[in-house]
This record gives sequence, structure tokens and C-alpha cells, in this order.
Amino acid sequence: MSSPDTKTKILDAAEHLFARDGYHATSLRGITTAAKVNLAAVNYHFGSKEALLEAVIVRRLTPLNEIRRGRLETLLQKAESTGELPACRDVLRTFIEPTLRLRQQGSETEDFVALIGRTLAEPRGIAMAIFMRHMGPLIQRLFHALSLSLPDLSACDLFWRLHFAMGSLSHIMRCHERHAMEVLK
Amino acid sequence: MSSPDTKTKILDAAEHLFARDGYHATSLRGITTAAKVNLAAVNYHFGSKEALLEAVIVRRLTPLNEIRRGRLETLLQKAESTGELPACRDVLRTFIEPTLRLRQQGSETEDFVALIGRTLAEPRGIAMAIFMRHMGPLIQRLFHALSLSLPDLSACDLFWRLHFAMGSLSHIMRCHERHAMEVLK
DNA sequence: ACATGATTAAAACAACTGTTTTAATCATAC
DNA sequence: GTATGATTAAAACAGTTGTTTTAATCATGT
Repeated sequence: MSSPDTKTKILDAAEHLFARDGYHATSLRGITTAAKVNLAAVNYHFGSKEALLEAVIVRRLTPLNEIRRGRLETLLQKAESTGELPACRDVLRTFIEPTLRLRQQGSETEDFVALIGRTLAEPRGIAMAIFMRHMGPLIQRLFHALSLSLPDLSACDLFWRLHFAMGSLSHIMRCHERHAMEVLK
Repeated sequence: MSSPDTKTKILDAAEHLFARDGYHATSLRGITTAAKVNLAAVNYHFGSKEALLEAVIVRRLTPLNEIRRGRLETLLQKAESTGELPACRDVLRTFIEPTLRLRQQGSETEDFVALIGRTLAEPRGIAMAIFMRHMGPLIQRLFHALSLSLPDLSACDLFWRLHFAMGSLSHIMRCHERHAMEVLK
């Protein structure tokens, strides 16, 4: 059990503290001491505090989005081949289930889920800009799939429904309890 | 139109900036320059930054809770006098409607609503401690009223339902329409 | 007009912030 | 072993933070 390398130690500590206290309330010194790492290591390996936040988010968001995109595309292909409309419920599942499954994998990823939930709750924060930069295309694809599954719904109405669904998801993500899965069901 | 006094100017500016950027991302210098007031005025009138946050919250939360408590008690009395159970929907109304009505009153109170919504989304933040200090008794009373309206529900289940209802309310409070559009592009 | 207390103004305070710099240490290849 | 580049360590940097201090100004009552 060799100690993980500096970069990972920083990412883990930052993920935990950003999720617990928020970006601005967390200092680099707090992160580096928690990670048992020299202060300058953050700027050496990541460049800046904001770049560290982006690295924390990207580390887990990229593979997560890959899973979501894969499930969404197969669902769309299946719908197209059978000529039927994709079910709205199934479309949302491709997005939400991988997220909640991530939390069950361990307490590390639990911090990440809480961080994202927190990010969604701060519309104009730094984290939100980073988040949207890596979520934009997938959200557009999700919106497209939903508009297929609900052809009679206006784009405006669909926007608001998706908006509220995201609000509920962010709430579930912030409050990590086992009941979350049952609620979706 | 005489300019409002220093205390009010500070409260207004702080309310706006706390709601927009969050507690930690807002500096006293940012507040005092926005309020066109000397820097030391904050510590003179309020004592500290945290006490200012509490004053910002209390200013609107106290009268709001007074309305909520009044509506809740009259509802409970009416139920007791008629011997019927209070309707769950009506109980929640006493809590939620005054909140949403506050937002319609103007852009000032809109900031406050956003601030509270933001507070509810940060479970362990400074604002949450202040918030709960002034909400505790009323929430207990609300929980009691809800347990009356849903007598067959276990306390545990009721807790979780109320928990999710609060999550939805906080989401609604956080997102005025203009912010919402940006989030989902 | 004057005295008294409340308020404002400007400056300084120490502590902390993210970042940079400079040296020391490490690993690795020759 | 020695040279080379990557990593770590310690210190210093300039800027900002919340808070205090000191003096000036204001308002108010007699």
C-alpha cells in the first residue's frame, strides 16, 4: 500500500474540502496540510486554485459523462431502429442513474457528488462555469432526446420541466442518504 | 427622497451581494463601497461580518415567520374547533405561500429569497447556523401540524417527506427565471 | 453658544490569501 | 559517479481580508 502520488493526494483532499466548505471557504493551505503535501505543490502540478477545482471536477465528471452519453445514444438508436419514441423515463434514467450509482461506490465519490450538487445550487459561481463547460454538449443531447420522447411538449415547457428535474437531482445529490434511490424508482 | 440611513444602506447592499456571490466571496469593502458608506461603519453598527449576515437574514425572516406562524396557528385552531384533521396541503401553504409572496413584492426581497434558497443548499455553512437559530421553533410547530394532518405516517417518513419538500422549496427560491435560463443555456 | 454623545472618516493593524522564487532533493540515464 | 530533469521544500511576495484605532464631524439638548 504505497502512498498515492502527490497529484492524487491533492485532488482527494481538495475534493473533500471543496465539497464540505465550498470553494471560497477552502484555502490552499488547508488543502495541502490535509493532503500532507507542500503548499507550492498545488501551483506546480495544477497551476492555480481554480485550475485545481477544474481538475477535481473533471477527474470524475468525464468518465461519468462518458457512461451517460453511451447509455443515451444506445437508447436513441434502439428507439430509432424500432421506430418507437424513447420513453421519457428511460431518457432521464440514462442521466440520473449513473450519478447515483457513483455515490454508492464509496465515500470518495460521495464527496464529488456533494460538490456537484452544491455547484448546481450556486448559479453564478466559479464551479458552475467549469461545470457547464464540460456538460454543455451532453445536456443539449439530453434535451434533444427528451424533446423526442415528448413530441407534443413545447420547447419552453420542456425547458422548465428539465429545469425542475435538475433542481430535484441537485437536492438529492446534496443530501446523501440511501433513500435517494427509492425516490427515483 | 432623503437617503436612507447608514444601517439600511449596508443591509441592502449586503443582502444583494451575499445573495449574488455568497458569504465568503463577498468582502466588507465590496459591501461598503456599494452602499457608499465608510468601511468601519459595518463593524460600528453590526459588530462583525457574521453579525451583519445575521442582521440581513433576521430583518426579513422575523416578520415572515410571524406571518407563517399566525397562519399556521389559525389553521390548527380551526381544525381543532371543527374536530377535523388539518389538510396537509393547507399546512404547507401556510409555510410556502408567504415566502413566494415575498418575492413578488419587489427586487429587494427577491435578493433575500435567493439568499435563503442558497443557504438551504449549503448544509454546513455559516448562514445555515443563523438560519436554523431563527427557524427552529417554527419548524417544530410545522412538523407537529404535519404529523396531525398525516396521522398514519411514521415520524421518520414524515421527516423525509418534509426534507424533500424543503429541498424543492429551496430550489424554487434560488432560481428566479432569468438565472434559470442561463443554467440550461 | 457650548458640551456631550453618536456617527463618520481615514489610517493602520495583524492575519491570511494565492502565487512565485530560490534551493535543495530526488530519480533516472549515461 | 555524474549529469539532467522532475519534484519537493522553505521562504518570501504582493495583495486582500476583517477588525481596530484615532481623529474629525455631526447632531442634539441645555
